[in-house]
Amino acid sequence: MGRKTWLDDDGMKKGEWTAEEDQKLVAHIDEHGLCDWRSLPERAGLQRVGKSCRLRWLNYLRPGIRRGKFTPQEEEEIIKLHAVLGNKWAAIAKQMENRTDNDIKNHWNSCLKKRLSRNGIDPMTHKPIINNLTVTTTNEEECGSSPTTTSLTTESHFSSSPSGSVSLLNKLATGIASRQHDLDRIKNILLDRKITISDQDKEEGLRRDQEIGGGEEDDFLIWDDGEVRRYMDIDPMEYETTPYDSVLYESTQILDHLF
DNA sequence: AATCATGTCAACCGCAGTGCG
DNA sequence: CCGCACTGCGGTTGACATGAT
Repeated sequence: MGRKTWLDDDGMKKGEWTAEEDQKLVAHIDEHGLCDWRSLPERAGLQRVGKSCRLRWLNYLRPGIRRGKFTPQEEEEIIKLHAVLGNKWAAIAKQMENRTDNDIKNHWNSCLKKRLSRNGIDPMTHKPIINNLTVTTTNEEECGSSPTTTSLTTESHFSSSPSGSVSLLNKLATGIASRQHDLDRIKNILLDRKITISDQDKEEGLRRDQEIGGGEEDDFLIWDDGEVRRYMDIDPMEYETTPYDSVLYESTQILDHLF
């Protein structure tokens, strides 16, 4: 795997490393140790930039690196560490047994993040997504501490085919995030409590009210598709493909400024 | 068997932090 | 204090592998 090799404007080789290049790099570091990545390529007889050499060494050639499949124990550890450290891959890697930050990052992005989502866990906050959708806004510094939360009542957005309030929120969020609608218009929508509730949402709301013992402070904000389209002229194809979390995140940021 | 979608992972890019003259 | 060089980090890309249709 990897990228094909090519030469950049300065005549430096880029892309996949050959076995010969690996051998040259290892031999040079064995002999001279690690010092000054910038001048290393020339001294080692490599037509590479120092940055590329460093990356190759740290992520692949360095002794003791553990490669291949992650064990369930390792995965569990990554999840735990990520809950505390956030996307600080280098910090997470330091706590792991000879895994590189790149490896951990790749595994998280390609596998663990999706797995958590499937299991109803928000991969960013590590909090369970329950019926009451918790829209969480966090920044890196706050990771691991209590995040700022804004609650919008809806069903879990992880359902395979969002419907009712979920798709509605999706549409609204998309409209806001894409700046298609001026803020006054959006504000009007949010302040208008004229609600059209689907049967599914009625049941959901009823069930929630029973669970939490009444919902006076927890009014449902639900519109149906027609209601939203009238306000926002949203193309359904567009919102269907929008990554929900990022849209929602940005939407809540904007809403924070609004109210 | 062919095509398309999704997953994997090595490597690149851009930026922030740090040290030094 | 400022600017430059260097390092390290996190996000992203791109090519191949694998699975689904």
